Amino acid sequence: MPNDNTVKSLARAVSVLECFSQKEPELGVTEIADRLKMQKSTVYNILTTFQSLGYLIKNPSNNKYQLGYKLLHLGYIVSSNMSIRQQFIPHMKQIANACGEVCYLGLLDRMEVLYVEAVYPNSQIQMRNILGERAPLHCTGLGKAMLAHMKPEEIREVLSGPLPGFTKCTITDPAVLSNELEEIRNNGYAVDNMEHEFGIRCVAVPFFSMDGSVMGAVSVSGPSPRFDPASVIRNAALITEHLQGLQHCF
Amino acid sequence: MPNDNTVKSLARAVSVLECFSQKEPELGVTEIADRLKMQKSTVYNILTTFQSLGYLIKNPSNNKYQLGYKLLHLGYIVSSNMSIRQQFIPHMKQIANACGEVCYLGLLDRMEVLYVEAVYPNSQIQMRNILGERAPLHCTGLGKAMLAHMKPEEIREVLSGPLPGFTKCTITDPAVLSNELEEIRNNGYAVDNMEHEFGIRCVAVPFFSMDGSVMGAVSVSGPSPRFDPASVIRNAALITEHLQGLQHCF
DNA sequence: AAAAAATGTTCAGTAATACTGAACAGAGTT
DNA sequence: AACTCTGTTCAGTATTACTGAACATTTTTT
Repeated sequence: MPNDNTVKSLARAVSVLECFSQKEPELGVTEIADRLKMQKSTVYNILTTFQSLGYLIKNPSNNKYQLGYKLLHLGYIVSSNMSIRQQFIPHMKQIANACGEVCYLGLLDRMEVLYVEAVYPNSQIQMRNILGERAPLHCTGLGKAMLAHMKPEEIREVLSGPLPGFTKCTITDPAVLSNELEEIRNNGYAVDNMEHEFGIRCVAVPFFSMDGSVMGAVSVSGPSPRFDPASVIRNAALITEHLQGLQHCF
Repeated sequence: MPNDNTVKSLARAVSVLECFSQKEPELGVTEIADRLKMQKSTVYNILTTFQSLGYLIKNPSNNKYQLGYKLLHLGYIVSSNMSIRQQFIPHMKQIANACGEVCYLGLLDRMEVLYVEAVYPNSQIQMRNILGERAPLHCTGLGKAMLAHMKPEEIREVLSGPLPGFTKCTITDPAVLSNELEEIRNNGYAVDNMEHEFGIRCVAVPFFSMDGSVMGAVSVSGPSPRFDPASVIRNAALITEHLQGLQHCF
């Protein structure tokens, strides 16, 4: 290793930002320092800097920090350059209305599912903003649909990594998951049988970019009793049909 | 000034990220280095670091960079902790339907308008994601409604700064704008008379947090012919009425 | 096709600064 | 009032981020 020109202080600072999550939106100096095994004063300086730049907000009542609105703007720039979203939405509406379930669009990003859009049936206005949500590959319909078509070494990497269980249905055995991926490749669609959220089943179909690599997936998702074997097949066919009209775009 | 413990390399790195915009989503090393008057290799190292962290994506065909999907996730965390959005949406729907125009919600953030939501009339599904968009204070309805109620020294700061013209109607004279702010305070609402986008008029009403400081504003906006004096007053009253039902929340 | 210009990339050296670690301050609890 | 837990400050040094020139690669011009 001759030269590592990566800016390490920047990587550290970013790791501070990444401590914040939906579940822990507010964190203090010591909390972050302990978690990252960094010096308190180092974390303090980073937090202060981010705050002065608008990327963190300090709550004066308890001296804790949360992510700042400047991040919304950067996210906005990303989203306004995502043409794929606009292309998919009309199809997702049709899919959602045809089967009466919520339709999701996800992209493969850094070995995770990146949620891009959720469309609800009956032209109900979508209240929930899902763009930017993330989920693991091994226990979601979208994730498994994509994982099945990733490069063998990438699949191996995921299978060898930890496979955290979310429900009692989550597949945590690499061998079992590997078999399921084979089945997904044969079927052309993936089924999430309450593996991420208990009581929710999901059918997902992947789509590919021009170079043949998997790019993302579209799913429909709802209460498990509505997803009997027949409707699973029906929904998979429905999504596949719509994706065929889109394949030329990427 | 005894000690400035702000992390300067971090501020520099962030300034690199902030070069990217909706209009210039893709930038190269030299382009950024020139703009920020930084060394090429310094910028290169920063870009490489951000890329490895997923905050920038490198286009291999032209070696240019664009903002990465990781930023969507940070933005998502911010947005999912913004309860204000969910509180306002039902009222915005009613406002939009009652007057037949688009209804906007904006917050005051760092001397700019931060757009939070846009609701279209006739329960048309909103296609455009506006959360995170920004605009100046001096030439938008939302901005002027808020500016009028900011602290005198903050107002002076904005008035003394540059007031860039967007259309031929933009108020670029600080004295004229100052008078208009007085009028806005008297009326209780602000009117944007094609000052930001030509042909678009807008009526905006501010709202305040418990400590009495201005927090944001709600507006309706549409083609100028539909905004005659009578409907301006009617729309202002409509928004004001809905805001009264919300004031206790903040 | 060759030359020139512009862009991205690498790397050794040093100038800058980010981090350490201990002390202080302040809030909250016992 | 003592204690514990936070956040904050700061001088010193060890780290490392940046400089600047050279190289590589692509694009444009001649």
